[in-house]
Amino acid sequence: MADPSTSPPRRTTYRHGDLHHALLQAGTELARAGGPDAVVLREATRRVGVVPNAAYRHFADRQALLAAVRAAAQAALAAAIEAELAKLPPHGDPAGAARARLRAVGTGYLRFAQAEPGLFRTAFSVPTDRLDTASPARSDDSGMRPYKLLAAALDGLVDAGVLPPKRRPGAELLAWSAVHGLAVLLIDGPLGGLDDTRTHTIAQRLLDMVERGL
Amino acid sequence: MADPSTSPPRRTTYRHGDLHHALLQAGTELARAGGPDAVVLREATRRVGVVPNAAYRHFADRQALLAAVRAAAQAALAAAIEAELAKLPPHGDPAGAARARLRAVGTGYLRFAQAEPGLFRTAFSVPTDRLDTASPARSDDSGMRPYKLLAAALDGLVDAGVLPPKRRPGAELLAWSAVHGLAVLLIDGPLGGLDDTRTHTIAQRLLDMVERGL
DNA sequence: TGTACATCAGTGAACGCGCGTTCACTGATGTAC
DNA sequence: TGTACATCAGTGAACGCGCGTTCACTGATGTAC
Repeated sequence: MADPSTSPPRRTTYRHGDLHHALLQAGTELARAGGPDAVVLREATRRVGVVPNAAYRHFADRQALLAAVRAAAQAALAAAIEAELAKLPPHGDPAGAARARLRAVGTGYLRFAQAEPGLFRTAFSVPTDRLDTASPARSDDSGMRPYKLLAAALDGLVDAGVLPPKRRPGAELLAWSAVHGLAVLLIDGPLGGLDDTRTHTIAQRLLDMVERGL
Repeated sequence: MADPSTSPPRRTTYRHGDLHHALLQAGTELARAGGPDAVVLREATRRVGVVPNAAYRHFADRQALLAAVRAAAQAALAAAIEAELAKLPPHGDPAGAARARLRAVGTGYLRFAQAEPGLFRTAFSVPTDRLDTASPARSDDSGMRPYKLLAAALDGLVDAGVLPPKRRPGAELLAWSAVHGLAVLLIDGPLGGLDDTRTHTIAQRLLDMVERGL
């Protein structure tokens, strides 16, 4: 597991400087490579070149580190969607523009899932809620950024007169399900290794279905 | 973790009788309660009332046990779908019947996911393929049963003239994505604890979308 | 500007844990004669 | 029908592993006077 390609953890000062940030970054790399379970406190400190318990100056425990990594992964997903939206050329027709924006949200989502499966899985990993305990009011405000981007796109669809307002409520859940499902199936479902072009084709067909089906 | 409610592992005979089956069953219970990661070899033997290494007479290693549990979970999912199909009343109109069958597949899938989240997650857990290794030709014939049920329903749709043959190829992937995505979001996504009636409503809306969108 | 001292980031060593897995064994079973 | 023996399911003990976490510490920093 010792990867000589990662920067050697040499350090001349006694203080690290920004251990918190460094651990978060190392943890994110672990998540990138192996998903949430790979975010191992000892390994993160090892990579940073610090003794294991040093982490406790900056994170209450392993769960706290994982939570921070999860938040970072969620932010990265949101950024990917925003990047896709930013790529959009100006569009004369407002209806067409609204449609394009919704597609861009879906495309960004799927691109991220495929490009960063480990982070994607981490973004959606469930904190520690065991399956047997009832989830106690998930009042997490962060991590909603991707969801809000989707909601905004759907609002745009209504504003442009493409989507009847009657159909609007709950629409994010439907669109999200379809795109999320494809993402999951592409990552570790039976669609394991699909090349990018085929993925893109399927993604576009799925988005067609959502658009027509909403 | 010691659960006194589970049958005490008393045993009068030296031989167990059917350890293989008992371990598979214990493993499945673990998966039911905690998903694939909870399928722990030692705990399975503990529950069965047998020494840990006894498992190696019946399974090559932990992965083999997990694979058997996964297959069982996939079979259970298929059975849930088949049960839903069997519940279908006779339908005069062939087009309506075909549509109803597709909906039943989706409904059964979602019901199972909600009723048995641990098994559902286990059914879709990836063997040991690390994220970094290319998946080498997943030639697993079993585990396809749910998929085949979906494919059959879509074929029925074409036969009944509801779905244009042109749209048929690849349709299973689209329908599957939508339903699978909702299932995942319901289980450990941000839709954590939703009561059954709300879930059913959303499920029906999703199936509407799929039907219209295909 | 210089010095004393509180703060606290990182160290060193150790813990207990449960895991998967290996080894040489023992005891019941059922088959061959 | 009875006995010898091969088979092999389950035992007992032990391994090494990496993990999260706790403890008392040390050494650099920066602030108060």
